[in-house]
Amino acid sequence: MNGEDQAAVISAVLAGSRLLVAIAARSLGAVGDRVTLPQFRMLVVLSGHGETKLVTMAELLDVNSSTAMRMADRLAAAGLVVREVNPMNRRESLMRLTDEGRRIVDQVTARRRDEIAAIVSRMSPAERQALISAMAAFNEAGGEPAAPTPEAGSHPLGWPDA
Amino acid sequence: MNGEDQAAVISAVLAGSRLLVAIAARSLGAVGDRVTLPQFRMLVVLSGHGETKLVTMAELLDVNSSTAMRMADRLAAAGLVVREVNPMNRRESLMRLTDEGRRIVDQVTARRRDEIAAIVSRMSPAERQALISAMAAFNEAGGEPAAPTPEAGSHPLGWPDA
DNA sequence: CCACATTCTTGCAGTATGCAACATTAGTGA
DNA sequence: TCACTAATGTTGCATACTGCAAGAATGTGG
Repeated sequence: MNGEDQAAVISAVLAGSRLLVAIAARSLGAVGDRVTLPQFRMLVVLSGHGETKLVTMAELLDVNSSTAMRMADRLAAAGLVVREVNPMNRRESLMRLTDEGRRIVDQVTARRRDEIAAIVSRMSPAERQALISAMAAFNEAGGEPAAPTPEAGSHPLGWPDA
Repeated sequence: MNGEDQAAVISAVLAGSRLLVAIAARSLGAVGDRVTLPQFRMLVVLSGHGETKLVTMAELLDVNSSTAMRMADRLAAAGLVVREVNPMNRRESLMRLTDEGRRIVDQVTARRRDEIAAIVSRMSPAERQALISAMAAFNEAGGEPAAPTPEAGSHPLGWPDA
């Protein structure tokens, strides 16, 4: 492999990484007063996963169950999620988004897509086409699924791109 | 603009964003026992910025000065940074990396570059070349500088890509 | 019924975060 | 020189995130 190509591509990817992370951080700013980043991640999981029990949520977020527990408590107190015992298994308590919680997820997701759209709209059609191919190849090489319709919450880890 | 292209490129970029964030998170795992993510961000800033006073650090990290204050305290207690009053201005106290602190930054940076390198090495030379161009165009359109040598800590916000 | 696993919950400790108040130091103008 | 203002660091207070460990409630298999 060409060493200069290697260095150039790593630099380019690192720079892109910084840009994307900054976008993700900004996109949360709109609701930053109402939810924290960890809380938003939980909302995203619920958005894509439907009713979820605590242990599953903790695994999806990669946090301790006690952490997920208290986050759920706070979101419930804020009226963004509701929790109720599973009638099928009284050990479990399922949580799901309220309308208000879903509104927040939609709001942030729309904002991030808008930001990305604004950037790619400043690229030429040829550049856009090249970006699709290049990112697809990169994602493929990175082991991520092609993600046919990567809507919010579809990621197994529940990362809201932040 | 072609609407399908638009949707495709946004999807591709979102997927790439998730992959890059996951890489950044993994790259910190190696030292996760010694420093937290916020602490690592502070180390990265010091790595690229040299001696830094508290208020400047708080601005670079986009946190309150009291938050930066206590983080600096903990890093100093851990032996990763040192703090001393600025002889030129006794109001200010400058902090800088110790050798141990710099070692941690280098370790994480190397790990992340290795992970990216591993991915791009699975791409064909043509794909690599296309990725360089496409990411450069994306970064350009996103307003980020071309970053001739984007080493750790060069980012003004001090984001360690996470 | 008993032993075991699963699930949720709570206690404890440490870290991150912001706001507000305060002390110290520097600069500035009368 | 003296007062006023600004910059800087520091601390108190409150809240949120985090993991570990222990316990309670529930289900499962024998």
